[in-house]
Amino acid sequence: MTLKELAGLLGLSPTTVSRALGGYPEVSEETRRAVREAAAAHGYRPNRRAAALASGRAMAIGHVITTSETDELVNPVFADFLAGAGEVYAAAGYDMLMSVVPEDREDAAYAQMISARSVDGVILHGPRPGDPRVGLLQEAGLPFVVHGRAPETGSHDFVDVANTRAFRTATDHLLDLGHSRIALVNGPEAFDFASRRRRGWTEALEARHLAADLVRDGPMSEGNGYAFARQMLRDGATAFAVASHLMALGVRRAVQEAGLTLGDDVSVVMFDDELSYLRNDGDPPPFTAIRSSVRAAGRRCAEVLLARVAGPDGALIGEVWDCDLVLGASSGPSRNSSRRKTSA
Amino acid sequence: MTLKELAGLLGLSPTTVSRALGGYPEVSEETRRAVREAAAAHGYRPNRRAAALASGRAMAIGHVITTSETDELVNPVFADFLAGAGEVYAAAGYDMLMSVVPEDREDAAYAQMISARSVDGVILHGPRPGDPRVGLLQEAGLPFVVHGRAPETGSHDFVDVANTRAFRTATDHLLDLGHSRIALVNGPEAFDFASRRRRGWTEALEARHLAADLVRDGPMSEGNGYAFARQMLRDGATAFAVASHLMALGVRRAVQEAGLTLGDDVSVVMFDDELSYLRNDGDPPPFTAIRSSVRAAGRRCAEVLLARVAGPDGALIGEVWDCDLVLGASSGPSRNSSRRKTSA
DNA sequence: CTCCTTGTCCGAAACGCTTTGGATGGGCGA
DNA sequence: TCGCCCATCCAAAGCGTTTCGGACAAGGAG
Repeated sequence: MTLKELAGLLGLSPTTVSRALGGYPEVSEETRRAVREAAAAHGYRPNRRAAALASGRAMAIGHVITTSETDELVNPVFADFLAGAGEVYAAAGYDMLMSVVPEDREDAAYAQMISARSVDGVILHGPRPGDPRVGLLQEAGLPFVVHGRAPETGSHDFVDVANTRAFRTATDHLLDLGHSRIALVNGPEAFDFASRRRRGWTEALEARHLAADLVRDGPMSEGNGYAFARQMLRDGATAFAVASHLMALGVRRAVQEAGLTLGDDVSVVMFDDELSYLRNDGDPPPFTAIRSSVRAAGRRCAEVLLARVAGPDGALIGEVWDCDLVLGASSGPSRNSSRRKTSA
Repeated sequence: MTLKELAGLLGLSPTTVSRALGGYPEVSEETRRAVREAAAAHGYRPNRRAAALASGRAMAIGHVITTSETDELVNPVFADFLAGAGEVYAAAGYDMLMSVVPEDREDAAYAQMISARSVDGVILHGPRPGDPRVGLLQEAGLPFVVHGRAPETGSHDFVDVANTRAFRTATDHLLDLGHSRIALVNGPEAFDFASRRRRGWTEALEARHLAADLVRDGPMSEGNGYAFARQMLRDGATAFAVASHLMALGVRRAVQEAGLTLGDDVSVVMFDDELSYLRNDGDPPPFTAIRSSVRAAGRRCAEVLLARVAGPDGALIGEVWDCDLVLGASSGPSRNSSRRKTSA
């Protein structure tokens, strides 16, 4: 069933039918109703490919996700991010076009999306310093929003979480509990977000004239959480600021294996991406956490992008989202502090 | 830069240029080379929207993924599955169109994809008994492949893992180690794969005239793994067959909290979806596991679907993939068996 | 030398929609 | 009554490809 056929059935021109369905004003309400009914009755749905070609709008947003053998970090975040963005697209009638490529062909994937004109806009994940993709997109004039931040952010829209402040808060919380040997179990510091987290942790420690020396970073796996914590416990750590839920599970294992009790002998605060499959619920939740919703970030990125697609000349949007500290069972007053404070 | 412009530049007709680029035989090698060079020089890329409209092929495959608040199972599997499928699409020049919708609008999303003709084929996840989506797709004549199995499989292509056999193998392994109180920590049994896993576990136990009574099922979270195992340890379980890595982490925590040693006092075999961010490596790996690659499943589904898109009338493909048992540190000879065997 | 292939290439018609630029007729003010 | 405006509708021209049906010359068979 095509638009032309439907028009024939109704004794109208394709023009009028198209306008009636598209919500344009130059159609009488009566006609519009008749058209809508006929369309529903015959199960007519506009062919998006044709509409895209004629209108110049693809009604689709592109996402490039990379599959890397070594980097265990990206995947889990993507699922929830895409879920959030997808909700927004669906509500606005947009499709989501994904390009899944190995890391080394990422830039080519963006180039392809741009020149094939198969999307109206793009979301760019995890920008690197001096990212070539940004240049590509700006040259092509294709709207885009960056999820995360590169050092030179300023020429484009972006949405990010306040990583520095989050880890400042987490570390301050542990300091307030009386801890002084606070370790940082971090994600790979080549990533912007990880370096910001380290900065927050460092700031908090230095503000109290403590050394920021207990730190390890690497792919955010349970195994790394375990391995890092195990070593750091030997080095005298009594508290941990941890970059992800998965790593926190590893830290907990190390703590338990050492015969210590979480929230009593050792405190842990983790950054919680609130991945839906790794939820950290309960009352109190098992882990004290800095909560950030990747899903909400996905939603917000999509909203900003769609606004940019609708009106490319609006003011630049750069949002940095704060996160809340949610107290859980994994953090408590330092043992050392109560003992030593009296003796010191 | 359009095809027509490029043709003008070369002094050729659009027809010839299109054919030269498309690899059709009725173009001389000399012309073809000239066209290719000019296209590269001017950075020409065909407009996919126009090509799709003219050729009737969208060069895109649709995936519907659901975002459910309660179901914690689907998400993590999707990420890796999509990565696998995406590789295949990219290699074949196909795009991946995703529709992310709440569970209750899933069927509508399929209907939309079908009637908007924006894709050449669809992958259908986790079919339910008497799934309406199957009917929709068959009526519309849109090629599709099912990932997983519904009870009435037989009228369409599908790719699945041998869940029953996997858990039969896992349970047999534990039995061979001398365990007799073997618990099953399962995913929600409303899902086909979970009910098949239970069947495998049951078969193994009944073959040795043991009661298949130690079983709990629910969303595959770490918390559930912990809660289930904690209870089952009290009920006398000395070994566990576990439905996912995440649940296995929970089981391990329960075991450690009970002051027991994994692989010594208690044995665990888990089903490992090999999600890239939850990798289970090491030598020996920490967990004995039945290994199945979701990524490979994604790849295979995509291959089968593309074949079906190319030739809709080929023989039906139904593949059930076997999984290997990979020995790790979490399983070992039963203590009870060595003690009791001599006394019994 | 004619006729039929074969190898290359071209013109023009789709594909199904959007959109521009009228056309038509009724209602209004003067 | 005339002229103008507005509401409503339509015809036709694209959008950038693919593809069907030739056209034309060169070469081989008869």
